[in-house]
Amino acid sequence: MEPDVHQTVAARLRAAAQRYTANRRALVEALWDAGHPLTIHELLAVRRDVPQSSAYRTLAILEQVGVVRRVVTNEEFTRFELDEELTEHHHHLICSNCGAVDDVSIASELERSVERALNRVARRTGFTAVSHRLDLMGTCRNCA
Amino acid sequence: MEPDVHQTVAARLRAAAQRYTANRRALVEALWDAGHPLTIHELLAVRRDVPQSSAYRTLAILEQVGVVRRVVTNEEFTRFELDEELTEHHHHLICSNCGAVDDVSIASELERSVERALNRVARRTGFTAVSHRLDLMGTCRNCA
DNA sequence: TCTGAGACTGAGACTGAGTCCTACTCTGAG
DNA sequence: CTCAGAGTAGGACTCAGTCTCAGTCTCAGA
Repeated sequence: MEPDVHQTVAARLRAAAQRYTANRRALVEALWDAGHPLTIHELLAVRRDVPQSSAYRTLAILEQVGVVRRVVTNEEFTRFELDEELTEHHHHLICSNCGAVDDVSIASELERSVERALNRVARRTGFTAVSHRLDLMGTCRNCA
Repeated sequence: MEPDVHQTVAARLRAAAQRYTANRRALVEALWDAGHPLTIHELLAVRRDVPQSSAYRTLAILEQVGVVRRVVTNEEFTRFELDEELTEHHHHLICSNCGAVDDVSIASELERSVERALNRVARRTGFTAVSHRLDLMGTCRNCA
């Protein structure tokens, strides 16, 4: 695990007068290790010591301080991943059959033109863009 | 309302041995009129004659036959819109403050390069892409 | 025009992901 | 050492969405 991730998280929590406790550390590490968005159930399966209510509370706090991001798919479960500032900008391959979600990147040049185009659209409609989400829906290798 | 939308919907339902009843027609029309994804509550507010359970059932059926698409945001409610084959390919501006969702299009040339790039990524990872989703998250004009 | 199969409906019971409450524990500044 | 307030566990609770079931409607065939 990258050495400075914990430091960054700790700093952001401190800035919000929050502590970086064992539970919070455990969830951050689980998300880092997975390398793709996890559901609460997957998280709890990996970290059996963390109770469900604490997991939800912790993720909500981590989301508030910008460490964790909510990833919604067409499944009924929310997934969570580390914010892109701790990992890197990426997109998702979402399997509409089994619900699996994988991370992928696209060429940075294309990324930039998408960004520019979206900012143009946003400006035209008076919308203040903060981020974008570009996901592929389809069938994963296992379900094919 | 475009004349052939009802015909297309009727045909798809018929192909699945389903009827195009008044309730189904009402919801399709409401979605068409809105021009952007609606929550169940918004739909029910527009069509007070349709009971909640029927609305959910109807939308599920319309989704199965490819007439309606589920749009998930970070809100806790699912939204529904007509499938792109009945309208046209578009993206969403999602306000993370009030939850409003608006439709927008981007230059078709950029659209094609995104499509190509995504297909390349998909092929490389053994993923069978069906569609993509490109949304802008931020703050809408009203909430700014 | 009748009739039966099965598509459709509405009301309300039910499910379960996610939230909230509360009593308790931990931590660190003073 | 102590105490304020941050953090925790777990169980009750909420409510969007699903399911069930008894009844209604439609239409093809007789």
